[in-house]
Amino acid sequence: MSFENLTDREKRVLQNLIVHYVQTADPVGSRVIANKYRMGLSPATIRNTMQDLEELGLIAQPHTSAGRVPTDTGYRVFVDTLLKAEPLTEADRGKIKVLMSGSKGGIDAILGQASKVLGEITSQLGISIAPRFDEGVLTRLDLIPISEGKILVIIAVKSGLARSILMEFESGIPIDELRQMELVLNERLSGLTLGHIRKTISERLADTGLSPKLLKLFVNAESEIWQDRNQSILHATGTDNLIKQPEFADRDKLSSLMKALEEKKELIEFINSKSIGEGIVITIGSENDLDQMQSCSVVASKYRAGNVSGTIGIIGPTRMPYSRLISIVEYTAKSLTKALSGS
Amino acid sequence: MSFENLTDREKRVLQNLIVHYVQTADPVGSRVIANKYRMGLSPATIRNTMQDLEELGLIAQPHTSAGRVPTDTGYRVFVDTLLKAEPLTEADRGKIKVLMSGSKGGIDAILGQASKVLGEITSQLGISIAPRFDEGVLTRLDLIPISEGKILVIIAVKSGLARSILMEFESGIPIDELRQMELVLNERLSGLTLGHIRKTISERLADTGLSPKLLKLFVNAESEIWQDRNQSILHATGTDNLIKQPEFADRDKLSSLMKALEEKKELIEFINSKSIGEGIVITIGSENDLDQMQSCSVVASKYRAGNVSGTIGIIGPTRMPYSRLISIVEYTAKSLTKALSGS
DNA sequence: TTTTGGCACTCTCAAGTTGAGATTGCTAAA
DNA sequence: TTTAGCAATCTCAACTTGAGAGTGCCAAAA
Repeated sequence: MSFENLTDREKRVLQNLIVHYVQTADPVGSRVIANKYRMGLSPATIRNTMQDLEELGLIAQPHTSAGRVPTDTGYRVFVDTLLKAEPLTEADRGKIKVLMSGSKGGIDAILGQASKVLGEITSQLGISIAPRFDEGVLTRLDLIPISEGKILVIIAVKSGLARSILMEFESGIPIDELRQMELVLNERLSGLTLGHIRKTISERLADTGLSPKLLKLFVNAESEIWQDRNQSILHATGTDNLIKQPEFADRDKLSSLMKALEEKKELIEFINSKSIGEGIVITIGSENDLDQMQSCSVVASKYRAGNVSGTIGIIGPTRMPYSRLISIVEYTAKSLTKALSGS
Repeated sequence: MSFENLTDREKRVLQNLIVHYVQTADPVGSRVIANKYRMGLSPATIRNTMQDLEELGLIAQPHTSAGRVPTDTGYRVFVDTLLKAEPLTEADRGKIKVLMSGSKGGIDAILGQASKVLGEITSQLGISIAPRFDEGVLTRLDLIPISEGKILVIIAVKSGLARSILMEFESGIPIDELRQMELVLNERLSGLTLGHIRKTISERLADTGLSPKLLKLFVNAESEIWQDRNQSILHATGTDNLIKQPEFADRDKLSSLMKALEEKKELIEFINSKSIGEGIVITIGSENDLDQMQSCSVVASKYRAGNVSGTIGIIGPTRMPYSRLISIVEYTAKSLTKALSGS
């Protein structure tokens, strides 16, 4: 399983092969590696090494008389052990700075902008996922009567997130009662995380003198108010980049990938499940749980907004310039954290 | 310019040709029309008629030995004068009902659901555009302190819309002052439309005893708070349907269309500019202002949410089953209006 | 023992060829 | 006014062909 015992030569061949393949998208032959990358060896020798690498499952031949292409495992080894961190170019850094600073008007707009920046700079699909509210600390809860039987619930969370939910009842509710409710809710709940609230809501509101009819809506732990499924927002920008990639020449493949992208819920769950710890997380091809993404890689990183955190990153074909992308995603995540936290 | 003086036969040929072409996507020959549609005429006669229609610019030949395909003008005549309203099937009506009723949790979620419904049922790209806030009546405005130098402004509008904007200052603001501000703003502004507020804000807040530093943010008519550019949200669902259409076999074309779809601002402006009056609006191929949409048609309709209104519809290749789509979009718009207004 | 040159072998891909099939426009007859 | 007949045109899929790329392996060289 471990590929630590690769010879130095094998490593260099793998590295050069991947670098070249990422650029050209064409299977790489022994001659190219021997000549273009000046390894001081003849193509024949390279060929022998390539045979070894193929036996190890790191590279593969599309057909007999073609060069080799990296396998998912090959990319994995490359990413884990061979990757040289490529520093961000001054140009890229500048672009990110400019584009990220120009975005105002609420976290949602900023996240949209972030995904756009990522998509544009990397020529991949840029994505951003809004923070999960579960860890968010409630700062204020508003109840706004809309019409007979409808109220708008607004939940504001520390660090500038807010979301609104439209609730319905059978019958109208006196405005006084609503005010009262609002007061009590704010009093008893603000300062707590939404996750915490969900678990303890029934106890916390047990002894209020409020109308049980109204109360029922909030006390229910299953109430939509305290859930954040349906609510984590996913932005994805740069599908046109994806379409241009040769790996998506197959329309069916492209179509099913796009469908998966629109099925946001699953995608969000998947990406969140991978991006647990700190730092960059890379998922390559068959490592992806989603069927439609078996030929894609994901480079993702967390960002913070106060004490909640979300994920941004890029999606593209497994053949992607990992080292460059890592720097970009990393830096963008940092910029985003900065833009969202109290600067 | 007017095609009212088409002979009866010409009309029938055009009609049958379009119906057949929409189904098959293949150029339609004289034989098919003569036989399959039992016009009681020989192919040769049909051919003569087709020549006339071609001279009128209603149909065209991709190449010498192919059948004919409708031109944009041909579709236009079809839509304007030949279309028979196709009643909604019970199945479609049922689907729309079920899918639309299952959506809760704020207007944004409902609109997302609407675009999804449209996309799925029509096998085209379903779109929905959130109402413009300009006409919306302010019900409540909240100022929520987030951190030193940041406040969250929440604007709730009659009928359940809300949006939040993150504002920044150089220096902190005492919480009392903020409360005061909130009070005054609500007192003086609620009940007015946002458009109205924007125009009259400076007079309305002239004589308050509030801190000018804070006031400045709100009084400025150009302030982000009163604008709704950047804010009209566009949902688009069903790109996978589009990809499958033969007219988007060309990757470049597809790619540039997708880019246009992501450039939401322009698209929103364009669609809003078309959909002015009541009822269904159809824009065919070259009638579209946007370059990337020259081979697309749009079927759109307004919906209302209280006293603001937005647009939903579908986008697809010009070769689309107009009559069916019209019924579906129409009905979905009605359902949406119902779901958003006080039921 | 490792590296290399040489060479037969395999496979792809683009270009060219061919023939069947579809459809037209036109003309002359019904 | 309509139709049958027919030559002409063009596409498309199937097939053929040859150049080119790359391999694997063997025997010679280092």
